[in-house]
Amino acid sequence: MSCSSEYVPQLRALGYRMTPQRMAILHVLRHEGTHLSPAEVYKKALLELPGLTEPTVYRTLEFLADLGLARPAYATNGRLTYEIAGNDHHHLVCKHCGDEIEVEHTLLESLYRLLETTSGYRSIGSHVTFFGICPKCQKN
Amino acid sequence: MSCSSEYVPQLRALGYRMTPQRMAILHVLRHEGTHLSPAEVYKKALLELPGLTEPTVYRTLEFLADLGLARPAYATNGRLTYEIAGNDHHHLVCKHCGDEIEVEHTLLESLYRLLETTSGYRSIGSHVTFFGICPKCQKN
DNA sequence: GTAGTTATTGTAAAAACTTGCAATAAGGAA
DNA sequence: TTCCTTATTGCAAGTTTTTACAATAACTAC
Repeated sequence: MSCSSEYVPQLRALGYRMTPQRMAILHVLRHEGTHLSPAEVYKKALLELPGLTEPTVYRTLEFLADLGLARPAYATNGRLTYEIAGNDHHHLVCKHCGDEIEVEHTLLESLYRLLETTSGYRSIGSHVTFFGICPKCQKN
Repeated sequence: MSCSSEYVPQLRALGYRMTPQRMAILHVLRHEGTHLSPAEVYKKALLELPGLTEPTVYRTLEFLADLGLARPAYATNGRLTYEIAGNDHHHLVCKHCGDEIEVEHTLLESLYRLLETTSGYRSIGSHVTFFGICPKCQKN
């Protein structure tokens, strides 16, 4: 239960509070690792914290994403999913079968630099999902 | 009204049909140019074609996107929007004020090549939205 | 500890989006 | 033209996501 308390100082420093709801949701994200839909997070977190509601899950996931603790990503069906922020990577999803692989962030870094210098924008770097056809589907 | 009939052959060739609904929606997309939410498309297309329904708008937008005639893009609020497919470009959206600029596709091409060779995936290239902080917001 | 401030939650309802299925109508063939 | 096939639509209901606001509880200061 207290395994996510390491986030407390980070929240406090920004004027936010740690709550059982945030603990439970962070715990689910950390435990699962992969992309989770809000509904999946809700279902799993509800087991740890009966009484938790869906609006709280949606708000908390967005909150965690704003803080950079969770990373949002769009699934093949266009729906938003989340995963715990860890090693910085992106995704490449197969348009046919939905299989996905991770894309190292370093591959994108020079592109971001280029965009920054040509556009004047700063802090470019949010999570990006690419779509393509995976090797398996290329044979079918 | 017939200004979108140029799409007819392309639909036919794939076994699809041109309908007044698709005409109206294509017309709205072409006339507006910028990103439109499904609700906005519905409101505008309804004026051209009374009786049009929302499910049809959602289905048609997805259909046009699948065919490459419309390009989906995620707005700052995470909601899906569409624009008519024309010159191939991407978007860079300011996380603060929502302002956006276009990013030439050519900037991404070498990245796509790299992804293809390292991942084995093919046909990488769907539309990507980047987020950053625009020059104006950097001063505030 | 107790009290005060206010971030956060739950509730209830609305808005946005999706789905199944029967009815319609687009396009091909006679 | 008329008939036939089936892609596409509208309807109705469902699911997902968001919002407003009053109640709660996390943290601070005393």
